[in-house]
Amino acid sequence: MVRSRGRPSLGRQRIEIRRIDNSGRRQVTFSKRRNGLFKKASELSTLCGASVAVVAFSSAGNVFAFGQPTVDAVVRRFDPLHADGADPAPAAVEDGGGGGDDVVVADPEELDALRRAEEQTKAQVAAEQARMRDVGDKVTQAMAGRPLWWEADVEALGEAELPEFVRALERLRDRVHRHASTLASTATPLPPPPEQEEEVPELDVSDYSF
Amino acid sequence: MVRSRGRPSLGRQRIEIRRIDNSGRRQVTFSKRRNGLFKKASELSTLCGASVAVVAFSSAGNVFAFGQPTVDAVVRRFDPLHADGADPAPAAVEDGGGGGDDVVVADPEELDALRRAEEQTKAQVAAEQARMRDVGDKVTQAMAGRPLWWEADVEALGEAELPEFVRALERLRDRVHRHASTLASTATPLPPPPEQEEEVPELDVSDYSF
DNA sequence: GGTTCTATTTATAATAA
DNA sequence: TTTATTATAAATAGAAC
Repeated sequence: MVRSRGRPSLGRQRIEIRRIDNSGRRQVTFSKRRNGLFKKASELSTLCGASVAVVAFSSAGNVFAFGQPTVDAVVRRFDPLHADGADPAPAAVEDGGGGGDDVVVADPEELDALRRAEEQTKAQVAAEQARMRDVGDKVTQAMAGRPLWWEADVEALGEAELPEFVRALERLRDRVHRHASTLASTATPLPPPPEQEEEVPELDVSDYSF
Repeated sequence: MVRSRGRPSLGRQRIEIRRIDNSGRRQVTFSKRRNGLFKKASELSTLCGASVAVVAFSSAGNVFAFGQPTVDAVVRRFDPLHADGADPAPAAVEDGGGGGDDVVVADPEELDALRRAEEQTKAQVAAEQARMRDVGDKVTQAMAGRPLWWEADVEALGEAELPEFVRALERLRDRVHRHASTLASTATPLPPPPEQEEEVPELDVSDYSF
């Protein structure tokens, strides 16, 4: 009925991961992706026998949640994560993706047990650090041999460090360009046979402008 | 080698959504899907300006979490009473279907102090171990006295590594953006008026588009 | 515990109800 | 605010490091 004759739809279009301005589209997307997220969580739980909890507040303020076995059970198990303030954890670290996650919950009851557990963990850390210190320059050596040593833990950076980090990246970007130029002018055979136009750069300096 | 010449891979195969028996495959799947889940949560948050928290315990007992702005903030908002530690009225919610409303199911028999203490202690240990793993070399590296760990030695990279390095940088750039967003949205101390739709970040993400 | 590489299976952006 | 339709963009099962 009146499909004009062209394709009935352009199909899924690629979108940038940034706040959707259009209120209507944003709402529809939230509804769809929320269901998708819950489905994924459910599958992860079933497939891997994991306990998973997901809680989401829409910008409108509505709550939606999924939990296996229940949101509360999972949250409760996670909550005691951080002890008091007597001895603050080394640093709030990241694990997921873009979001941060650090908690500060006090519970006078189990302070002793927690403190003991923490002591144990800290001792472990200290020992590890001491060991690394002893290794000395070997550390640098090992780092250089690491496959992806440049995968920085961005989330560990705070607001104060981010700007500096960005500037460092810019310098890095420039050096990459220069180095790419050098390699390009030197000319060398190409090992991997490209098949698609998707990625697989061929050492063209223009390919390194990110 | 022995690629015979046929397809290098059968590609993704359809699987049933039920516990994966093979321990190895289950672990790999957990790792992959956990990352996928966090990514989805991050995107939902960014695209729709939603607050999302995801907590997952692997069958091995390791914890993994993602939160926007933080797991704790979302959880607290989800279950305010729990934060006070005053009255237990936990909610096992499961919405996302029809109504588009919120549900609350109470569980009267769940405040066993002793048992909770044990749970907490175990979770504490598990969480610390997970954290240790995540921070990994980053910590020891920092302790080894390396202020500018991100100053990569580009010249050390060869033609074969450069493309990979560039892709890594692109991923890094994206993470920086997401982190900047996180910091921006986290800039607010505490939201007194829990009703709004527009945000007013003090940290402009556009400052980090290099 | 994680990552890389393909070939497929899924999730969805656009639209219209 | 959730759902049905398409045509594509993404996620990921398997296998191997």
